[in-house]
Amino acid sequence: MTEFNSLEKIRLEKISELRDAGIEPYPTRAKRTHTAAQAIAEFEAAEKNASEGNPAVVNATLAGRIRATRSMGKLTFAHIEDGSGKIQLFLRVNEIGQERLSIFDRLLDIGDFIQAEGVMMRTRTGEITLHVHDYTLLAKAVSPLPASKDETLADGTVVRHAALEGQELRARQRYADLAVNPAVRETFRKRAKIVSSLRRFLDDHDFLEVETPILQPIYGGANAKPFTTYHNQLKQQLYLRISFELYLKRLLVGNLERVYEIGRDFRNEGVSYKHNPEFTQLEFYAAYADYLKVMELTEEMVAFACQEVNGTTRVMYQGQEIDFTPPWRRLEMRQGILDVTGIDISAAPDAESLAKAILAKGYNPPVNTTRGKLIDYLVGEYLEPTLIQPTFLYNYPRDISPLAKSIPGDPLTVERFEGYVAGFELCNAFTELNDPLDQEERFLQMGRDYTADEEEHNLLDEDYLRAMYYGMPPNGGFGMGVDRLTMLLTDKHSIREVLLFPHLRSDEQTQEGGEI
RNA sequence: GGUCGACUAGCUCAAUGGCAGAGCAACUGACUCUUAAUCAGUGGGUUGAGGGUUCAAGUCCCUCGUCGAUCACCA
Repeated sequence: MTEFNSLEKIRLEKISELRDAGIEPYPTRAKRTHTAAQAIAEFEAAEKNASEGNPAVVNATLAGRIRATRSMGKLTFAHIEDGSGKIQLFLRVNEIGQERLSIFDRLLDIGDFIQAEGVMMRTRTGEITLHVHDYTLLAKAVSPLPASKDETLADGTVVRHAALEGQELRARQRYADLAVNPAVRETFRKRAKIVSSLRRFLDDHDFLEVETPILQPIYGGANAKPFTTYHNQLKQQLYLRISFELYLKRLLVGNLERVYEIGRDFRNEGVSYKHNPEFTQLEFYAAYADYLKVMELTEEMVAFACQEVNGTTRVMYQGQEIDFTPPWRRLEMRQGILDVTGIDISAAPDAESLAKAILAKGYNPPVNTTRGKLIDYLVGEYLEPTLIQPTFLYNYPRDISPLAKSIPGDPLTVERFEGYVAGFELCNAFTELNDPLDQEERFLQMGRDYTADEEEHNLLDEDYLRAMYYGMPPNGGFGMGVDRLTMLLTDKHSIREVLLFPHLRSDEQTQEGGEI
């Protein structure tokens, strides 16, 4: 049972009072002829054509949410906000009568949805305003919206007072956050635009959008811990996917030459400002392409998304300008590590010799691990933070890349790159391994390497191998975190700011709602 | 998981260990061009939860919860 605070109880009483007065607080139908922005634009246009004795007349019915009211006895000003912005209402006893004005002043509140019809006008201070002849309550708000008021200073800047700023409340009650913070709505409009521009780019490059299973009997395609679930009737253990890779590459076996999927991945790991347990991934695979071709597609695609969303291929991110204009810098991993640490990984062909070289520099590498993980450590610790402008870091050690193809003549290195921007990983791609015998051996090797680390153990996907044995065209594959791209393009430091409903620990309210 | 910080009215924030406050929001009244409207008045609190020290705790100590920052983890 919902408990109400004193402010809410007052509003519940207002609902009864409205019903007693014959006013339905939640009518079924609404009407509107203009958005706020349309009404203002139309009135401005009409003013230009107006002349002496031929005034601008624009009739409009608007609908929106009350954001501020100023009652002056026989006059009331209010602002309502709809999807297009705010607009002022002007209600006067002359037109709507004492009783209707009094109901507006006494029984309507900030947060209520109303519709208002009237004639557009300009007030003495010049604000384009709807002179209301009649209004209708569309939906009464019981809980007060987190109050916030905008003050327009003399120089035109808008100062927001008492805005909803508590980060926890904003994330838990995103509906209230969205309702009172237009900038938050704008972020999510941008996010939608980013996703649609990625889709358009891939569609225009002959990619086919597909959907593959989220519930999988065997997880794979990435090194991450899965969420597990269970199908009762089939008595089957299932995993929520950690990547789309193995299913999308099955489709290449099926002669679908270019495929992509945008959807949710689930990883049962830590939560941080750049990790959410479920996140949106874009993966594509292109037959007859290699990782160099994928680099070109990547820089074009990201620059395209940036252009679509921000009107330019440059963006300010956390105080520094990022330039996505192709071509991006290409940095070979061996060279990059050599530049920042002075260690040449090609001179250390195994874990032992590499660990020795790292210790010789006075660093603290992880112990008892593989050569690949040592290289990963050097990259993560010393190289990544230096990669601010978009950079393709390429040529990775083979043993941390079980699905990538080796460079011809260099069995220790695979044709793989990661795209780094602002010091963090944006995307990951490689020339895909299409030799089934090699793939099977790599899976088995992974199994041996990680026997000690049960949780990171990759399951052997026999059906995927069976697909490969039918023959897979050479191809390049790509994966990118859409949330991270959105962070970059909207200048948000935390992934929570670009997720409508980020994962949060359950609070008291949600715990109460749970059935035991 | 470690470390540090935050949590006070619906919202944003104050309060040397000594009566828990302000602005906005709300309520009552005045006001026919206001715009953070103004003016007069009123109500509103288990100070995140629980324990402890003290004559006295929002404040000091302990435990817990949540959020944030950071580190670890994370292809």
